[in-house]
Amino acid sequence: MAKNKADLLQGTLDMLILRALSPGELHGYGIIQRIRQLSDEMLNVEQGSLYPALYRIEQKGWVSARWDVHDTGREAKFYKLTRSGRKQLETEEAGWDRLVLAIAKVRQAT
Amino acid sequence: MAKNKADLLQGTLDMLILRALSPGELHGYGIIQRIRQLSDEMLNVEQGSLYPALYRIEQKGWVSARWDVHDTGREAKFYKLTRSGRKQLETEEAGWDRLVLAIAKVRQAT
DNA sequence: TATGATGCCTACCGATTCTAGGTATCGAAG
DNA sequence: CTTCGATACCTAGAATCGGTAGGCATCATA
Repeated sequence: MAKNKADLLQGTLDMLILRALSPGELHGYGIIQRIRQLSDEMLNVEQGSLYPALYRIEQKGWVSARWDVHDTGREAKFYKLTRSGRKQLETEEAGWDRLVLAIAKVRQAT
Repeated sequence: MAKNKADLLQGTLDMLILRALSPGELHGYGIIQRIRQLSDEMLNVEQGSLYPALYRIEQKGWVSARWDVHDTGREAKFYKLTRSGRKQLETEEAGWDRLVLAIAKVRQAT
């Protein structure tokens, strides 16, 4: 189960997607590429994880989507952070930081 | 979903249990207390999460269990890390560190 | 023309944590 | 002495979520 490319822990995907969208809009496939690239190939989000997650996230109002044609002339669905999505990102990252800290405490204490 | 006492992310519980047992044996209820205490009350493992997890972990050979009476005169089931459990702990913590690093990279890059 | 990369999607599976219950013992407070 | 909270164990079922494995279409390139 522990491969080179680590499986994500459940609960981190939304945060990563929102973070990937934080500098500007991107289409689905591009989100995968950006996360992989920024993490030095350590994080690999599967398409089968991404698209359902994007759907969930859109339902919650954290991103808005629109179809558009990009540079290459191909159609793609572009996602953009909403205001509430930006807030959600903050919340999730704060929670992540708390968890990382808490686990560090447990480790250093023992 | 994001409360004060953070819900654990899936995949972290085994690691925490193994870590809690790393200094020496403990019974189930004590594991919960130790994790809560060492994390400054940030991590609260539910009984309904712990006991099934302990069962799984024992099946995998990472801990061994025995019933015993402790100081207070009460019976309890004491768990101890096995050699393979200690190795598993290392593996899981290494994976955790990789994930934390990877997510940090994504965050700092954007 | 065939193949791989890009781009979207869905159905189902597996793993794991939580909620919500149940049982029993013990000490302390009323 | 009774009640209540803490200690101590357990299970069943719900819910969540990421992955696997498939499908489809387009485009550039070999």
